[in-house]
Order: sequence, then C-alpha cells, then structure tokens
Amino acid sequence: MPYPRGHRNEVKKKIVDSARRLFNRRGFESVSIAEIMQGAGLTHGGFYSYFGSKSDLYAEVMNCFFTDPEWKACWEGVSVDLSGTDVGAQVVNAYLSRQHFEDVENSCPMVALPTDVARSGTETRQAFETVFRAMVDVLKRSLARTHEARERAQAIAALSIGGMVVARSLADRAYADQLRGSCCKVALRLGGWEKRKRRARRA
Amino acid sequence: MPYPRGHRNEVKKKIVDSARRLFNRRGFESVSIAEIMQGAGLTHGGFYSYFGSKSDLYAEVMNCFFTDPEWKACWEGVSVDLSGTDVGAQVVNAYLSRQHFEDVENSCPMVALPTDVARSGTETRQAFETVFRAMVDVLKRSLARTHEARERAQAIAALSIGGMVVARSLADRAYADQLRGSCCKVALRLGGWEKRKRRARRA
DNA sequence: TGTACATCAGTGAACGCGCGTTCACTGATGTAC
DNA sequence: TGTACATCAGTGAACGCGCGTTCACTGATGTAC
Repeated sequence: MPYPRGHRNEVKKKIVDSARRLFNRRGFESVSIAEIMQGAGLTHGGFYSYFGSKSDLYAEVMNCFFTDPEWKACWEGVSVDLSGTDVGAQVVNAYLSRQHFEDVENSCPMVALPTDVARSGTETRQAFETVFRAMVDVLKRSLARTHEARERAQAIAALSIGGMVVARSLADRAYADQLRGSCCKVALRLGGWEKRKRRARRA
Repeated sequence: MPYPRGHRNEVKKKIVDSARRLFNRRGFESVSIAEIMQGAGLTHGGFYSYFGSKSDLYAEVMNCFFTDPEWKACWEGVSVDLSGTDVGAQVVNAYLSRQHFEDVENSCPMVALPTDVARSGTETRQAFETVFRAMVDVLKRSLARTHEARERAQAIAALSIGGMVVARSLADRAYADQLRGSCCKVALRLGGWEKRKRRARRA
C-alpha cells in the first residue's frame, strides 16, 4: 500500500467536484477532461484510472448530492433538523433565491444541466430522477395530506426548477428577478406556505 | 442575377430549419456545421456565405418562431383565432402534451435548449426572452384581470416549461407522464381553466 | 532507526479523429445580344 | 429563338487545433528487514 489509505477516494472526490463545477458552468460537452483534471490538481492522463470514460462522470456528478456527505447534510438538514411545518417554504425560497441564481458553479444540477441530462444515457437520467424524487418527497412531506399532495409537490418542484432554468436563460436581469419572485410567490401559495405579512418576501 | 429571386432566402431558411431540428435533438455544442448543411442538402463550405459563425445560428434558431411564417401562424393562431376564453388552457395542454414530449425535433426551443441558451451570448438570450415574453403574454391575456395576473402568467409559463424540461430528463417514462399530468392539472387550476368533468384530462 | 525495495498513483508524449473556418475553384443560372 | 457571357451559389481540399483515449514510464510512498 504505497499510498495513504483513502487516498484514491479523496482524489476521486476531487475529480468529481471539479467536474461538477465545470459542468454546472458550461455543460457536459464543452468541458474537456484536461480541464477537469487540472481543476483537481492533476494532469489528464490519470483520468482513466478513475473512470472508464468521460460520460461515466455525468451520473457521478448528478449523484454527488447523495454520495457527498457535504451535500447530503445540506439536503437532510432541511428535511430532518427542521422536519415539520415550513420545510417546503425553505426549500422553495432557497431554490429560487438570488444566491442560487448567481452561484452557477454550486447550483443544483437539475437547474444547470437538465437538457444535458435529457440527451444522456439511462444511468445519468436515473441519477437525475433520484434527485428529483428526493426533492418532491421533501416538499410532499410538508404539505397538508390531501389526495392531491403528490401532484402538488411535483408541480411545486417543476415550478421551482423551471423558474430558475428560465430565469438563467433570459437577457434582462431585472426581468429574471421578477420571474423568480413570481414563481416563488405562486409556489409558496401552492404549498400553503404564504407568509402573512411578516417580512419582505425575497430570499 | 444568376439565381432565382429569393433563392438565398429559401436556402437560408433551410439551413436554419436543419439547425433547429439538430439543436433540439442534441444541443448547440455537439452538432457540427457539416451536419447542419447536410440536413439542408448542401456541403459544409457554403455555410460561411450565409452566417458569420456557428454561434450566429443560435439566436436565429431561437427567433425562428417569430420570423418563420409557419410557426408564427401557429402562435398567432392560438392568440387570434381563438381569442378569448380558453386560449390559456389550450397553450398549457399543448405544451405539456404527449406529442410535445415525444417530438423533440420540433419541440419548443425553450424546452429543448434553455441551458444551452443560458451559456450563450446576449443575442441568443435576448431571443429566448422574446419567446418567453410572448408565451407569458398569451397566457396573461386569457387570465382574469386581477392585480396578480402577470405573476400568475409567469408562473404558469415556468411551470409548463419546467415540467416538460424535467419530464424529458427522467429515466422512467411512466413517471415522466405522471409529472406532465400533475403540472398540467396544477397549471390549469392556476389559470382558472379547470375542465369541469367534461372529458378525460390528458392531451 | 536506517536502508532497500515493491507498489502503483500520476505523468506526458502520442494516436487518430472531427471540429470550425478559409479559400481557390466549379459550374449552373439569368441576361444581353 | 439561339448563343456567349458575367455572375455568384455551392464545392471540397486544406488549415490549425483541441479533443478523448492509450500507454510506457517516473518517482513518491509505505513496508520489510
């Protein structure tokens, strides 16, 4: 064992993390393996001792919301620590927040990469679906238990993702902000989480 | 004038049309100019007498919903011929329909290409914005004139686009169908366009 | 503790390939006579 | 009506380049003695 235990896992995580940031910015296609490896502090040649091909990374990046403890804590923090009342409102507010709009690099991959995923293989789409189902679950759990809870949760998720995807594709920043606001307000109303004149409604 | 009048315009339209179909399927990056020209029945060399660069096509493809009379008729048909009551419902139903889900090639570019647009230049984003504003306008016009009509129309548009974008990125077809259904139902409810037990609710 | 060694993570040259773009040329066309 | 010509839309070879992928090698490391 000529290298420290866990060394490979750490390096692999670095590569996936570098790929995640680059993919979020520029999509799957236009990012090169050399760039990904450089972002992880390595040279391109080493890549193939970690992954079979470039496209193997796609699913891995989508999945890192579940495998990476850091992100996992973020998700589960929302659904466990604050389990109960306003979790849905928090998810919606965070999702459509200005910070999420601006921080493309650390964006949710469902916002940054959905069409790239749609053009990819089954494994990548499967990973996307897992993330989406998780989001719907979190939302659903904080909805009143009516017979429509599932469809409502799905629509709130699609509205949050769609609002952000569209906002990022617009030319006019102010219009994008307005759209985020509209989607946020309607999504909160759909969940029954409206604020009752307590504070300003922007996250 | 060694070629028929309007010849160049016709050819240009063919090129844009070929690009639109290919982009819808595979995105901006992974489609080559040779493929686009081949799809228009030409060879790659002629491309640069029509366009300055590959990226010049992006905005042109986004805009073809307004410049191309065929698509224009489709849009305006919805908002003029049937002006009044249920235009919004028709737009939502068509947008989230199984046909729109399956016919990727002739898809609305806002569904097939939003993240590609987000990574592109101002001109392309401007074209996207124009299309989006048009959709919001059509929806808004068939909403009751409350002070919330604008935000509601924006949310319905984002929900329709988002629902379709997400549905196309899922692995499980049945789940994608379910999601389309949920988004459609909630969008129609948001617009106040619910069907009152008249017929089956799938488009 | 110090040294020799086996391991293997990482390197970088090399591969074939297809890309966007350029450009000298071809040949089909409308026009002038 | 028929012919010669000027025009210019379209062709395809060529360019430099960067890509994904491979592989023989290097050299840093933990281990055995």
